[in-house]
Amino acid sequence: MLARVVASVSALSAAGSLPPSLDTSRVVVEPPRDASHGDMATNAAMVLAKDAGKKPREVAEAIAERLRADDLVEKVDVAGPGFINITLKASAWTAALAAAIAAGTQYGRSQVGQGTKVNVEYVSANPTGPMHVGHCRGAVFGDALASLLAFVGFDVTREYYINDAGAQVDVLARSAYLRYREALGETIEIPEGLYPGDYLVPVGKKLAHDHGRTLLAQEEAEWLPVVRAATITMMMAAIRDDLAALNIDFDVFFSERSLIVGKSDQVAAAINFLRDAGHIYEGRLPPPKGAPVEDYEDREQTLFRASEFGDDVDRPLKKSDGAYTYFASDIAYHKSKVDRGFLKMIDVWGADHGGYIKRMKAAVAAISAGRADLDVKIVQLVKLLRNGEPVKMSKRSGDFVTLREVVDEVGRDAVRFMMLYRKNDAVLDFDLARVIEQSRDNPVFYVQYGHARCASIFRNAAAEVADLPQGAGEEAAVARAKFLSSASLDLLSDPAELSLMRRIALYPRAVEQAGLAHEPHRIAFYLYELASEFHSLWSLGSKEKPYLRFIIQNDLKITLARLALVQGVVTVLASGLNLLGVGAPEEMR
RNA sequence: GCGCCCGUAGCUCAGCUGGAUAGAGCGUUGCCCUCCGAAGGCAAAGGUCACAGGUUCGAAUCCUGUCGGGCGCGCCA
Repeated sequence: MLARVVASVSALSAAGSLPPSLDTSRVVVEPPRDASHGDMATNAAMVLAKDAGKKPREVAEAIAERLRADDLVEKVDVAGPGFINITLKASAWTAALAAAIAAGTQYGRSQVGQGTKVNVEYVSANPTGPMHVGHCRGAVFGDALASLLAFVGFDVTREYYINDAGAQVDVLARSAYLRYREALGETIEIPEGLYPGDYLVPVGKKLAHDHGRTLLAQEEAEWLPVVRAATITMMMAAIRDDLAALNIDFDVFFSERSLIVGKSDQVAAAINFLRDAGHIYEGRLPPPKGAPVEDYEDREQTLFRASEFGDDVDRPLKKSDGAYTYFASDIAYHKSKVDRGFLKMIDVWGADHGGYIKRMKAAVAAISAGRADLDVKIVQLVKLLRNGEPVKMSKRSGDFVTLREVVDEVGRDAVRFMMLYRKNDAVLDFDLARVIEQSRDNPVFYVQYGHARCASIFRNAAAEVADLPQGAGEEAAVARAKFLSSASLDLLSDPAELSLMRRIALYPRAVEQAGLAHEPHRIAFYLYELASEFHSLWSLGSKEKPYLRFIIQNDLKITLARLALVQGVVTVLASGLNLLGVGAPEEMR
């Protein structure tokens, strides 16, 4: 529709009614909030009036006149300060429904991404233990965002950064070594500062099985790399298992250690690269403000000029012992992304990393000479509740609610949907009792029920339409879509039906905007609204207006048309749920 | 002290990147079950969009300041 409005403007320019080459980039055509303002509204006249040197309403009338000639347009009104309200013919909506049914699982797919490579990095939990609930939100968010971006035409790589190089993995290795000695019969005591969790017991056993007693005789310098590598491998396997419970997988697991071992030190290379570009210097920083730092020592250090790229201060790259800072390897890591051809990167981080955004963006700008774009999505805290009461975590150190426990209790679908039913930067209350309730208060249930109810309608229709293809799965859906493609959609004329068709027609737009804004929650809300409208029509037929039932005995034509509408609903519900990674059930149990 | 995020109905939150009379759910109140799924539906009440300025045809949305809440604040990861 936007194209048509712009075309009208161009036509008017050509005809001399408007000045040539107006800037139409700010022209927006969108469905108005208030349905009484028609199906589409555009601000074109108000945006263009100034440049055109005319009154908005004058411009509006001229454009409106053009639009009235369009064959999809029922009527055009000019309202308020110069809005152009466009009411489309019912045929526009039935055409949209037919297109949705025909497209099936492809409905809503877009090419706005133009195949641009984008790297989505999420989870990246340290491989020092199993996943806990805190990781859950970022995992689901990143996964859904990646799916969404792929669906709108980006070339997406899902990536997990394994922090396997810092001091914490050495601590992990020492902890595992104790469990190894335990497995060989020693009585052990876990000192303060090591990981006490039971999850390392099987790791110790595995080490004992693989190495026998040979590691006992070795010096730490000798056994540590061996134990560390084995433990990290096992921890990552456990993490992948946990993620699999949420249906989350990655294209790339990128090891931090791989940056500094092997053929070349890529961290040094990245620093040299920045030094050559003039972004590195040796200098001093002012002491940190706020909470005093115990062993603060004013010293000369290697600094990155982050402040020249929008950060507050310059950032150190080397610790006092000469080792790289975490930030330094992060620079090298992001340089690797740029070198691998990603000019669009999205990092999903927890709320406690908020203070890190500016420096990382600064680094990416410096590393890519401004060519690459990094968007950091912060996922806020999840407050775990049960019936409104906070879930108590055990006070014993090292104990936490694991991701697996939550998924086992309420199911993958509930976890995924609820994690996405909120903006990523808002704190989320997750109530274990409420998310499995079967009621309207629970959006997961409500949306899935919508899908199940569609399936139920198809099953019930068998009595009236004997040859309607039955069954679940894509094959059945395609067969049904084909069967229903000849339905007389013009019989769908009730306001409730038109409204539902309109909602279906808006799906591609919702998907595209959610993708470009990096906001998967919009899909969740869209689905809730679609389900709500569908349930509403269903009960309308059930009660006040029996003639609106989907299945009308002895009237095949209207039944087929209604079934086609249901097919449109089920197509979009299935597509949207699939984007979110949530199941679309055939029936509720 | 500085930086980032947040402040919308009694509660939990949307608000389509600046549009028209700010929307849902819960809760409250009132209706609707002989009958295809009441695990539901319909309707009403409920708002100085924290506050004060500014930008413009037009602001919950953008800018500045104030107040309130959360997170972070050399070498931890």
